[in-house]
Amino acid sequence: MIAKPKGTIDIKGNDSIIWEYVNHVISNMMNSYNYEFIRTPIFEMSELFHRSVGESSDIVRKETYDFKDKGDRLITLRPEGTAGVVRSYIENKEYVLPDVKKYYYNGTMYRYERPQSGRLREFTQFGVEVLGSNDPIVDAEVISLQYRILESLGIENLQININSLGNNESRNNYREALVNYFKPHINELCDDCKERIKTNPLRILDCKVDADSSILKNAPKTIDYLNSESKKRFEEVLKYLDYLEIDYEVNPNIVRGLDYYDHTVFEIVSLDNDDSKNNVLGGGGRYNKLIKELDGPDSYGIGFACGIDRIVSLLKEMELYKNIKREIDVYVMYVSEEEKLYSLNIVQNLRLNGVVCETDNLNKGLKGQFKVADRLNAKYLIILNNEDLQKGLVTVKDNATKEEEKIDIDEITEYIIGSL
RNA sequence: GCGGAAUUGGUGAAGUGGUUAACACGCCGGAUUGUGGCUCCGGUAUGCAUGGGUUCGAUCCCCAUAUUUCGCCCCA
Repeated sequence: MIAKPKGTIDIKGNDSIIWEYVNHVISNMMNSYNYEFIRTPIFEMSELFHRSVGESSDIVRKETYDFKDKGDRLITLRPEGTAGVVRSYIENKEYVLPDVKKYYYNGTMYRYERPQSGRLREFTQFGVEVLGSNDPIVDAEVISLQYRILESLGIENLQININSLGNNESRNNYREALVNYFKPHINELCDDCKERIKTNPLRILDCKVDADSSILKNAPKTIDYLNSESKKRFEEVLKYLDYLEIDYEVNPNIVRGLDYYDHTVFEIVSLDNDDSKNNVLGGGGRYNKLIKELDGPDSYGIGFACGIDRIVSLLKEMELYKNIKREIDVYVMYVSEEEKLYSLNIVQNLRLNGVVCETDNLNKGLKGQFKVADRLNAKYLIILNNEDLQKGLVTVKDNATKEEEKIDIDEITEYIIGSL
């Protein structure tokens, strides 16, 4: 037997109902906010991710699915959504138009990781990228959109953790200050932090081991290293969020792992989730440098991404979603060949009128068909028998009350629609 | 990349170094001649993740591998 590859899942049964619902909510909300669906390739040239996500990030260092195709091209399965969207924006020269481009995506991502709770090798993210504007109103819209989608799925106690890294200069100054600050104390920090000071010093700030140490608590804060313009910009973002009535907390330790971020960075967490490690449902930030770095014009971008797998597993724990079941409206039962022909017609008619309908596909006896109908959670049963059919009648049974009624065969679709 | 735990039918699982691997649910068939769900009867793993080893004998002990799961790193 061939099993599925490590770190992958089959989404089926009741789970797939929740997935379909989540996708439905996402696309509706995206539509209201006027975001255009974009579908970029699942694989891209490897160089794209090396240049965008950054060599220092673990995503590129050890987590990408890389391979050479038959034409000797270095290909990588996408580990995140932003790079592909930005690539497309540049490649298609969307920036020549004076408009802001607002994209949303929803698709599978691939990271070669050790699977564990809330973490898969193939997982699904949805997210947005807004390209071509640096106005803080866009930051606020992106953050609030993420918040409102999760909220409308019924997730409660959401909180945005937000921070600003400032522009390139602020970010570099801060990075330098951090390194200078930590260097004399490095032996007091954990082994991972000793490594981080070389690769990504900002990450020391959210180290779990040293979280309570006074060294970390007294570390320089990003906010203090913002130049006045960056600071003003950040304050505007916060002001707009206030007007949108979005709960946020300014958290100077939010740094995000991807190299391309500047200015606004944020994460969204569900405070209800017991599993504090996986309570980060999504995150994002502004990436004004990235477009130029990928050979585009000097432009602006901001986006967020959310993990649908994590959202669905959170939803599954909620009362609201616990009793979700796949069910059908009508099950049509027959035994003889002649009845079968009638069934064919009745079923098709119901289906074309939007009634979720099933009939016997296994040539079972009547008893077996009752069992199948129950397993499918059918609301109504239509039972065909030759005697009634000759009089133009069919039996309809309400499977909840067990009441039966004989209905004219020409009015059956109408009758069912009226009863549902 | 590093560390811990686990792996027995469709499902939940019990179990033992020695002939037929409990029990329950589910499923299939029958009692019930074309209106079921209750009840009763019968059937449902030629095999205990895979490959080696120890042993007269291994599902059970040992090793390796795979997968699952929980952590670290990192991230959604």
